[in-house]
Amino acid sequence: MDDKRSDRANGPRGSKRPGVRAIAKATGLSVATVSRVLNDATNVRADTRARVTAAMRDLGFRPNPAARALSTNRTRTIGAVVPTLSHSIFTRFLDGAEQELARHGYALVLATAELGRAQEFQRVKEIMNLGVEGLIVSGATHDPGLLELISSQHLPTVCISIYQPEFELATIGYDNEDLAFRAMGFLRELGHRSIAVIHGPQEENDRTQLRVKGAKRGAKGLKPRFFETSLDVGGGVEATARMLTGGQRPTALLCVSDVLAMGALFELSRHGVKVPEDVSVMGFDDLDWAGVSTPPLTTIRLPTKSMGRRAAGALVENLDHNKPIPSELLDAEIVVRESTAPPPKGA
Amino acid sequence: MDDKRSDRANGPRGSKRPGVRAIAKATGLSVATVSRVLNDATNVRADTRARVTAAMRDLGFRPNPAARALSTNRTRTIGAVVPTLSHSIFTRFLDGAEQELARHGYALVLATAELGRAQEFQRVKEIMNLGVEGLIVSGATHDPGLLELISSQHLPTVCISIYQPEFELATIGYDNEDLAFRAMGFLRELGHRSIAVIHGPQEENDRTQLRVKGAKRGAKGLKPRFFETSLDVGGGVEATARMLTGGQRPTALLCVSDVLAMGALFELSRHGVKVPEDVSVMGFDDLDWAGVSTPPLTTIRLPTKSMGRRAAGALVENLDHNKPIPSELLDAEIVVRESTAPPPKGA
DNA sequence: TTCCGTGATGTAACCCGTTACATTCTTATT
DNA sequence: AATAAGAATGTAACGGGTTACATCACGGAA
Repeated sequence: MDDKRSDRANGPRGSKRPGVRAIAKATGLSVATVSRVLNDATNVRADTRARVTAAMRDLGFRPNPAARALSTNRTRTIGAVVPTLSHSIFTRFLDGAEQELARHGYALVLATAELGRAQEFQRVKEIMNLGVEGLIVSGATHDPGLLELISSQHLPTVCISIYQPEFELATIGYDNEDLAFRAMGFLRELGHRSIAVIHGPQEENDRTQLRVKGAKRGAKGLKPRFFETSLDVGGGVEATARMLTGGQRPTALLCVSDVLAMGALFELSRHGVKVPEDVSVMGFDDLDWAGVSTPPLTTIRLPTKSMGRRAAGALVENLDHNKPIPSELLDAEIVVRESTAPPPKGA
Repeated sequence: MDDKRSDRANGPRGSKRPGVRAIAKATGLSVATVSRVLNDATNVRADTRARVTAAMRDLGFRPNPAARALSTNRTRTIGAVVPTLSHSIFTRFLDGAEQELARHGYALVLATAELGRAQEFQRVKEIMNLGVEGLIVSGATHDPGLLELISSQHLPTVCISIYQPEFELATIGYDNEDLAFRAMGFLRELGHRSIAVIHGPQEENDRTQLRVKGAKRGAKGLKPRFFETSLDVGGGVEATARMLTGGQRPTALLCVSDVLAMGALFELSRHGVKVPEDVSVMGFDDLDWAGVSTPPLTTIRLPTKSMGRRAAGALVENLDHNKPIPSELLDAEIVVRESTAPPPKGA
């Protein structure tokens, strides 16, 4: 690691950046007073305060965040580790989290771990070494070392996208299994008896696992066919193609993620299969386009953005007011649109 | 601001977290040696190093990042401010940036500014107060105060999504205007004479402005109709609906962003308008679904993810090796797929 | 006029990892 | 065996904002 201290931090003419002591000297006051102004303490005379702020402006003073962090032991940063930024389900969540954190003067440090839990562990270590005061991770399956590290460091943490009150960390999310169960029930009640389920990779992804499990349970007597594929639009296309060529065509397609449903819509349209006349399609997530696709997609609305807000809010409450972090079950609902209908008469 | 120093940072029994001095005492060595081990300097005897690492493990030592940052004057964090996280164009970029930063041991501090340049300015100030060593912002239209602040603080910065070598800050992006120009040329060469352009809000968005400008120029003699709408799938739907009802139907539709094109595809399909037989559709971005939609979308492939990598890489080079940050023009290309064809004979 | 109380301000220690410089220990050379 | 050269280790200052505690100024009460 090279270490040529550049002059990055220095002002013109090589003069050091002004610190509280420089301001103190310039105003003839003491560093304590300067610091008090900086933290807008009340016990500073108005004119003194004015003198100080003027000097700060003139000298271009910016408080050194590292020094502050060192003495207050606070960094006002929260870390989030998500599997990837290429699924809007995570970015929508991050959007909410970031907004909430910003509202309370915290910043979000972001890391991605596309390679599974080992990398996740690694990335968490990295951002902990950066001094985050709280952590947001997704799901509940993690490297054991990670859980140990979190608890040994007493790092306030919330797991999102999942609700599991008995878990050792707080979880804020929805009941993936139950939702898939209900989705299946919805299709059954419409009259469907032959149903296909398309889902992403189950390995290392507890959300997918739970959804598949819920769909299985929700099938009751029926024997749905399951298609595993990659979790992107292309995967939806591919799985749908497989479904169309193999065996008898189901009358309903439950895509356990909207991106897969989008692929399904495209592929079905490509083959001239009418939705919902020939086959019903149901998604999961309610991404922003789901209401305007052709046909509009019946799906499950997940409160992703507000999940981000809640997770962030819970951490802030913990850090600022020592409140415990509660697990929270967010409710999601089936949004019925036009992509689902009773099965065709012939079927 | 409340300040009850919680025991968050303390270990069991209220004992303070061990620092280098604790390790030094435990091993009978000096803090310098401990520090050397911490920064894996070479001049430490193997057995000494082992003794130190053992003690660090036993005592659960974690170096305090703030203290390190204070003495090295390095935080190893880079800030990024994007307008929103709900457009994959930005998240794809962030994905690339984050990966590259992680590769070099930097972390990404993320802020969003959905409310335009004033908020952007605010958010930049916030993350600067957190000690970021570099900054990534999008586009080149910013609050004047922001530019001043950046230059007065000598903060290495790159503007992305745009290429403007004469700009005071480094820009890494593509030539939005030229690309739109070329897209228009592509449609003209296919034989289209009646073209509609759908675009997002121009206000405060230089990328959109440039694309519209390029499309205008590229139209040559033709008089394309322009439809402004919100920058999301619903906007594409809405604008397409407007286009279909108003006046004579164009033979080609240039959507200056793929999300708009997606809305267009949906809406056209809803009205039974065949793509490309009745009307050609062209997008801009090449989002992940563009290759598998029905029909697959002709679009302009923007190297968004590698743009993120380049921007991050340039900052790292600057910080680690004092290299200047060059502006960089990334090349994008038209990806011809099935959504475009010559206009129907009758037209 | 003297004394107390309150609010404003000052002094100096502290947070903790880093590093310039000093010192001590090895090992090689003659 | 003596000494130089180099490697390993130690000492102490430093970075910059915060804060416990000390001090001081001023107004009111006795």
